[in-house]
Amino acid sequence: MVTALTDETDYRQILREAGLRVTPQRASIITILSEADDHPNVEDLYEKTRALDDTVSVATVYRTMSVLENAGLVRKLVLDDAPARYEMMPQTDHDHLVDLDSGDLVEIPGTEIAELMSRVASELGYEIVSHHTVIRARKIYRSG
Amino acid sequence: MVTALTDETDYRQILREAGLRVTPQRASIITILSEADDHPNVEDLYEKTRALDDTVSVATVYRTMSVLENAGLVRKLVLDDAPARYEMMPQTDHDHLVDLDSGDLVEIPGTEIAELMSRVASELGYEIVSHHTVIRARKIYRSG
DNA sequence: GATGTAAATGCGAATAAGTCGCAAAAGTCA
DNA sequence: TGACTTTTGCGACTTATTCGCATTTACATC
Repeated sequence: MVTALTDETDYRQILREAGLRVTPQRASIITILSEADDHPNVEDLYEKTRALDDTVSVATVYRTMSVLENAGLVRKLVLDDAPARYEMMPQTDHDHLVDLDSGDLVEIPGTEIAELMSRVASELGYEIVSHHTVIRARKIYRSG
Repeated sequence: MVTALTDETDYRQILREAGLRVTPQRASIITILSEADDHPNVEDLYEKTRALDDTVSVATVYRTMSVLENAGLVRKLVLDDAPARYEMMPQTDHDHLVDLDSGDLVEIPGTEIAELMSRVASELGYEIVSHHTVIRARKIYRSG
């Protein structure tokens, strides 16, 4: 059985394998991000992390996100007119939909989108590195 | 036969129908954007427009893009770590692929992606407003 | 456990994209 | 033409993110 990437024990290995050091700041930030069920931005992460470890700075949150993104541990979600949000690299593939009325970021389960992207890219002679899909939509039949 | 949106005669009507004024600055900017075969960002647009009309300011390019986007005349492409780029709202639906080696923005023809997005959104009870898809990829079998 | 060294950190300053306030200019409608 | 409102240019501002640098710290080696 494969241990999930977000497991306490595991991120340390992943960091080391990527040639990165395991620092308390990184540990705190990863803990906070792993426990988040929304998709926090840097400010959110900074504030929540601070509550448990007041040695982290905003700059370190930025640097850590960048470093973890490169290591494949974290996914960055670039939205249109809001600061970037982050999530631990998901076990189950999914994309995102912004609910324009509530501002919520809804996860779209399934691999269909990713599969189409790969197919379409390869038809053009490309090998996909990542794809970034955000659907902006409104709920049908709203009661509000 | 329907006249293309980018036709000289037509953008004026569209502006008026949207309750917007037809100013020389808007005309110049639209001309430049219509003739561009790449996907210029605000800086590009500003410089090229200046060459033909030195009354435009950067602020006006920003405002014009925003106004035209709302009017449905222009599509904004939000990239990951580069300024936004723009294109006239395409006649033929397409999405975009960033060639990570050259930096080129390649158009992906076809409606497949858009169709999948609508389907997926409606399965979640949403009505799509727009979708934003950018594939980041590398050419297979490069000779360079 | 001490130690050398490169990586990581905090801090505040810097950057870059985009927005805003305001007074002047100019479309549009009658 | 005049009245009225939108749009413009300008420069100042905001906001997300990055950077420089001195200090600290992880970690491999002894």
